Amino acid sequence: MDRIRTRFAPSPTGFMHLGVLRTALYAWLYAKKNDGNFILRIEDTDRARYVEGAVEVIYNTLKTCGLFWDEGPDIGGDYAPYIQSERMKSGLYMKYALELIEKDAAYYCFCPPESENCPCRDLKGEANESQPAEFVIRQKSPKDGETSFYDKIFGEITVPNSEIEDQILIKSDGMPTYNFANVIDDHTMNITHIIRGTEFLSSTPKYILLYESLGWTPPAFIHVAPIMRDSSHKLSKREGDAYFSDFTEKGYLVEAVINYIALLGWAPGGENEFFTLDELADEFDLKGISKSPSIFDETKMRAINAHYIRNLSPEDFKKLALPYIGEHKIDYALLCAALQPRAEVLSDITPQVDFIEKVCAYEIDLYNNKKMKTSPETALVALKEAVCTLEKHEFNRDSLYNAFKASAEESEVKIGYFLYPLQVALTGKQAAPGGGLDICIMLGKDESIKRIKEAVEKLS
RNA sequence: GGCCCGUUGGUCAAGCGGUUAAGACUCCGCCCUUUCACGGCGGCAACAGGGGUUCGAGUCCCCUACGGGUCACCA
Repeated sequence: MDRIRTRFAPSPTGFMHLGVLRTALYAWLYAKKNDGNFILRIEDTDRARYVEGAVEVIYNTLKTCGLFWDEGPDIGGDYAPYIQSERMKSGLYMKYALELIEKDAAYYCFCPPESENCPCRDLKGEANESQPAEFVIRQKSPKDGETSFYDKIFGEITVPNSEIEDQILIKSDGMPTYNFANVIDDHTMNITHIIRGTEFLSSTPKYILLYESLGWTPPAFIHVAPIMRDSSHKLSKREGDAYFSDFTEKGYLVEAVINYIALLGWAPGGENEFFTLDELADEFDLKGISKSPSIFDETKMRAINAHYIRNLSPEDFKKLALPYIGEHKIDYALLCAALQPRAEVLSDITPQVDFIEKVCAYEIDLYNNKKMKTSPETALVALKEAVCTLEKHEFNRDSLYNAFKASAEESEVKIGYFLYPLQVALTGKQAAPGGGLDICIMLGKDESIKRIKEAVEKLS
């Protein structure tokens, strides 16, 4: 059996849409799972839509995701070139278009765009002198009967030939259309499995007809349903985020994004839902791909991202968190340890560390806490005592904890009677990355005492 | 509109003729606890509707509804 070859054939139109990335991922996974090759091909037959730097975005995204290709424009391969505009230079597409005309499976059309009742279909042969110089080459599809093919996800699909129009193969600028170039490239590159979106499901019979006319065996088709923003709209840039870069910039981890989109439209065999790329490649199976569109849920992706963040080593987390924390005089090890379980995405960090430079502005009723049984009045007492405690005892967590604990027992209150007001005094926040004592240690003795004294003044 | 495809909790989804219809996220409750989280335990919540076939249907067939795709010299 031939080695499996899948391809990712994006158009360089700008950013990497998550849906497109997922298609690339599936193609990569299918190749790796079956010990095959993953080929990258750039489809740039539309000169008007060409975007500067877009090819680099494709390279970079694939690389950061770990989806390395075995053949491609930059690394070459046995079927080079891998950019359609380059491939066209050899006359590749025109050659096959002419072959189709030869076989009466295509014809020249001289009609202006959008004209109806084109008479060219019945004109045998080539352009003659009296015709306009501009022409296109159209596929000559049968009028009767039906065409069917087998999709590995959807099964047998049959379309009446009357629905298949004479699509353009070669445009008047001499470039092949996407559909035509696709067929020629996939065959000449020996692609065995085409993985793409369901938007191509109904045009696949046209492809089949082309393969048949050329006497080629069609590859296997695997159509994947789209990622939706809601039940009736595709995920798009129009409303909210849709590009891979949108999420990495927000502080999502690459591994988490890949893990999440792999699960959007595909279900693994077991109950586990956390996979590395390699584990995905082992698990990947076409059986798990769903036929219906999936709605993108950022809340779920956040949860997955949170799991990845929590599983980071303290060193890795610190490295990733630093840009979101900034430069401060604080115990970074303690801070990061507190932050790690509190960040679902990295950008959650920034609003949590705003108390470090200075206490956040707050109203004194923040000292009211039902559960801790505190109020501005009790806080004043507790904070005054806290200053003494900090000054009298060795400045470390255990010794201070024991001191506060002893005071609490003596006064027959919970330790929170002291520590909640301490937290408020030190941060000005109702919720902080760590309790009063933790923050105290992070900030250091002098800074803590200074802030508590300020709070005492505020309360007096 | 024609043609093609789809429809299990709010979301992702398992299921492949006989199940108390998994699991995850969300939400709620409890426990842990110096706040908030993390973690642990528990809970709410679904087979689009109608006909068949069958001893038996989420699973097979048909119809309806709803949703998506496609009908470009765009990819």
